[in-house]
Amino acid sequence: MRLGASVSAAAVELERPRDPAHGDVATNLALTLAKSLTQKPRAVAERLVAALELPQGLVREIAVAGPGFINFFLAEEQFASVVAAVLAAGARYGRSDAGAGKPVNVEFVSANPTGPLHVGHGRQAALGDAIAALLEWTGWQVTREFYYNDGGVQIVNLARSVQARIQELRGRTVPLPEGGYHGEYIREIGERYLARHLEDPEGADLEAVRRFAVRELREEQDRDLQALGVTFDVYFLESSLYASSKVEKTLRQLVAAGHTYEKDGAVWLKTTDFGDDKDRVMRKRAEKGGDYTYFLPDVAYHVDKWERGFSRAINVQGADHHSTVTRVRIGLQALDMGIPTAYPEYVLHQMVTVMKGGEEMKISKRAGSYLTVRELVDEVGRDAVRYFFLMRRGDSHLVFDVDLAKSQTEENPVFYVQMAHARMSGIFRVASRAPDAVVPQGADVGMLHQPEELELMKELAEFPAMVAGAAQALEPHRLTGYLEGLARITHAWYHKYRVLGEPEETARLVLAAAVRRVLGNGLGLLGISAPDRM
RNA sequence: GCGCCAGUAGCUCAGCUGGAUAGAGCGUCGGCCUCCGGAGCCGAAGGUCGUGGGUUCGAAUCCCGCCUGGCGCACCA
Repeated sequence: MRLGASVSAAAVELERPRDPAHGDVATNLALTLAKSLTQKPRAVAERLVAALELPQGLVREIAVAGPGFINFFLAEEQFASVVAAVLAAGARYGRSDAGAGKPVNVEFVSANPTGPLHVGHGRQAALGDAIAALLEWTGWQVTREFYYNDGGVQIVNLARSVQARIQELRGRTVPLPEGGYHGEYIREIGERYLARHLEDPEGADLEAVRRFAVRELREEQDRDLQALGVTFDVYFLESSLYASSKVEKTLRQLVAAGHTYEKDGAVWLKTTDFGDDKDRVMRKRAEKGGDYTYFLPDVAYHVDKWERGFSRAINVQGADHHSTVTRVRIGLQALDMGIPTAYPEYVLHQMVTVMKGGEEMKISKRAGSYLTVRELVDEVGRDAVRYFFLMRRGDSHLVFDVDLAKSQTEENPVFYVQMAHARMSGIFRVASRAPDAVVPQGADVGMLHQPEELELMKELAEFPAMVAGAAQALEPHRLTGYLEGLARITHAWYHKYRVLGEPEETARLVLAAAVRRVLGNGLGLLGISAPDRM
């Protein structure tokens, strides 16, 4: 083409217009070229269209519209072909390989073993697991990792809290330590400790109490995660960083790199050299116990991730911990090890408010001051919990409507999407056919011309790009939004047309199988069941 | 005071990395309906995208100021 400007293929942006009247694919190429050509965008568009050579049978119509968009209307056969593609790929439809098998570490939940998981952890568990799954779907080799801060003062507080409850059980009233844990579960741990440690009837052995309490709570958290259906590949203990001297080694390296100093008996890292607003203490002065602040083991931990070969690491955290982001990154920079400045990546999520009967649910019987994940799962079920935690952007506060999550109506988005899947399955049940065994051969999908049918095909075609986009942006909520949209068209189609006993039966069965497949793949990716009947 | 996040329909929220007339669900209003599978279907009204500037062919989206709300600003994690 001679236009007086050079255009590389990569610079040509194609998009799917919102408005169907603007075609199936559109490009703004003429608008971006107009300036350098000093011509009107529409004129440029006309020349582009005139010069365009496209393969036969691909496009039905090309139009120049609006300020200078070029809109392409695809031939209907193009839509029909996607149905065959879905069925051929089956459970793999939607997968791609942008990650090329490279390793990525996704760290999430990472709760201290000091109590049951609360609803904020639940959001994080759903989010982290979905992000991990999205990365797997786009070709990354994912490790799901849980980091236990089992080394700090809060663990000592936990042990002392249990000791205090043990004293109470022995008939003595002892005040809880400052910063202690108040939940009913602390007393339960005390009871179990007494039952199993007959050699220590007073709970005098603080170290034994600590070990027991941590193990009990880790098991409890495991049960919480099981209730959500979330599993991890690696449980990383902060204490192991001390055992392997990696914390000390990191400190030595930071000192050697010249970004530290001593003041008031404490060791500081000059984080201000890297843009922080004040320097941070790495080792407390002797009067404060002389041990490390959380910050140094955090840095050591990420060095460890890097050295384990994770050139990419993603941390899912509550936004209340966002101040750690810059500090951990600065710590890694100060080591001068060639770790990228944006390592690790962070996905921060806002708080969760749980509403029931128009009132906020805050208090848990067992945990005391906060509502636990398990209580929520018991109340509304795993699928609804996962879906509701995923259907909003992490950046926005999440209002969890328990009544809606429990409702068996189409107002409930989980129910709505699952129902679409169940309806597609129902057709096959009535037809006594196995939906997975349906093959496109012999079915003329091209005979389906109803607007809902073409819309369904377009939507099915979008799925892989949508998954890829959600994975790249680390935004699972795009997938829930997509599924609701697909379910909407599915319901509309289902209500308006019959499948069985119609002349289009064979073709529609193939379409139904493809729709069912994509709904199932999407739900499965998010860890939500896709029932065949409800 | 400083930093991060948010502010879009009455409510809950999308808006695909700067595109065309800003969308969905619920709620409201007006009509249908009982069908492979359930309170289902169709349509309508409803917006100064917090606010004031700026950048450009074009801004909810990018930049600056301000307002409101949330979360942080420890020798706690």
